[in-house]
Amino acid sequence: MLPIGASVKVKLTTTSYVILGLLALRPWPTYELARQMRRSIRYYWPRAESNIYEEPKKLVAHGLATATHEYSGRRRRTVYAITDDGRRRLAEWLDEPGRLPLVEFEGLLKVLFAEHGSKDQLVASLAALREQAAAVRADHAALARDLVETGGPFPDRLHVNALVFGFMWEQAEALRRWLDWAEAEIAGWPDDIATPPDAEAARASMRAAAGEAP
Amino acid sequence: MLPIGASVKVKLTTTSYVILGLLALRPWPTYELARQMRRSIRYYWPRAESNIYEEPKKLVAHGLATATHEYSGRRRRTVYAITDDGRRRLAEWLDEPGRLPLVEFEGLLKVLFAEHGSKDQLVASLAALREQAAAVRADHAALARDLVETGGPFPDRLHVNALVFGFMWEQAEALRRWLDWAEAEIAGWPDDIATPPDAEAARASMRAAAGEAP
DNA sequence: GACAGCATGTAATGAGTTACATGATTAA
DNA sequence: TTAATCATGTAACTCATTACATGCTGTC
Repeated sequence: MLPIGASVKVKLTTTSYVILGLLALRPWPTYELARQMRRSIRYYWPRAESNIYEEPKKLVAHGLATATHEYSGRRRRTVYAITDDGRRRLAEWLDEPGRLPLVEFEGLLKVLFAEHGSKDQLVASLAALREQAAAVRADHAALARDLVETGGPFPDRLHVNALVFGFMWEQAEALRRWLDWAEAEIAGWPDDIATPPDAEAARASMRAAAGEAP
Repeated sequence: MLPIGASVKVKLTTTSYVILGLLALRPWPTYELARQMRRSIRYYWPRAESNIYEEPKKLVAHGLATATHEYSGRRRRTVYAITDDGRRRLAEWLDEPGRLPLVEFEGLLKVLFAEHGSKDQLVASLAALREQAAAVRADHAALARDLVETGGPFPDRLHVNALVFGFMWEQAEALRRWLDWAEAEIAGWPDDIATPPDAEAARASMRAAAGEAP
């Protein structure tokens, strides 16, 4: 039983806090929020754009943001801004410890079960990953160039953005290193990948995988 | 309109394929499937255990697996096995290109928005991440030791497992490197983290983040 | 004046999670 | 013999996605 007038503090999703965090910088129209996500945030917090259009409504419903409407022709756009309550919630969230990266790697599952297919399939699978990884890397590099040269949309925040970018880059590099190593390993396998090269070689790979130091 | 008797090929989730892949190795009771996921797969395909109990039922419903029931006392356990149709579906899946790693890093969002809190919060946040990362690393190391010494539950698959483990390890190392770097960077920041150290220093960090070579 | 692409959403659906429940086994 | 932990599930819910729809803007 809550006292009358007590506001129930609803649980927010992490995505809500992302929006809140952006709104704490300045007011944004929804499309700009979505664009900001596309620019870099999606690499560590990927969400469908439709979600980005939905979330701010919840913030408004709970008094954490306000919505104002503008018109361009007959078309309406909504601009959101953070409230004081919103800032408070954001600060509270920052007070809780963060969670580790969560990784979902479908491509790796295809490696894990490669023996149920052919070696060609495995090689092709890794080649496809390499290509996608190159595209991501190019995107990262373009972002880095922009940040170094112009400072990005918030030049005062460059020091923070550098930290975040550092993670993205480290991540991309780790993937590249792994692809290089994995492709080299597989090159030494026989055509029938279900039969191991030999037990000692496999053990050696395993030690190499753990950086020789487990 | 489908011809009579044509079986509709329902779409499977990636998690379905994970189960199928395990069943292709040998029949498993559900709990063992869950255990296998906990052992290592969760680091690149994390799923709630309840999900692992549900998925195989779908496979059975679609003729891709069979279920047999055993009893220990009054308690029932279900053992699943793959069918020929199941093997076929698995091979087809292996033929499609894999997707890149998808990363969700809540902790990094707290870095991104750190300026809306205090420097102490940020430092504490990173310290918490470091602690969790150490636990993961220890878990990985134990797994590596087991694989090297005993070959694991499927010694013939050690060469494949080495590839997969290589990714996990690379991932953990990337995180550790980033944490080291980030903590060192932040140590140089003023107490009021909203004001940058100075623009040139931030630019230098940014270049360092991109490995000096963008 | 047509087409491509950017901008701005809504609705339906579904995969996966949280929370719960209960039986068996082991350690104290 | 109690408590803890392992083993085996089910039900309800929700976050997020896919798919769709439509207006505006620049360009050929």
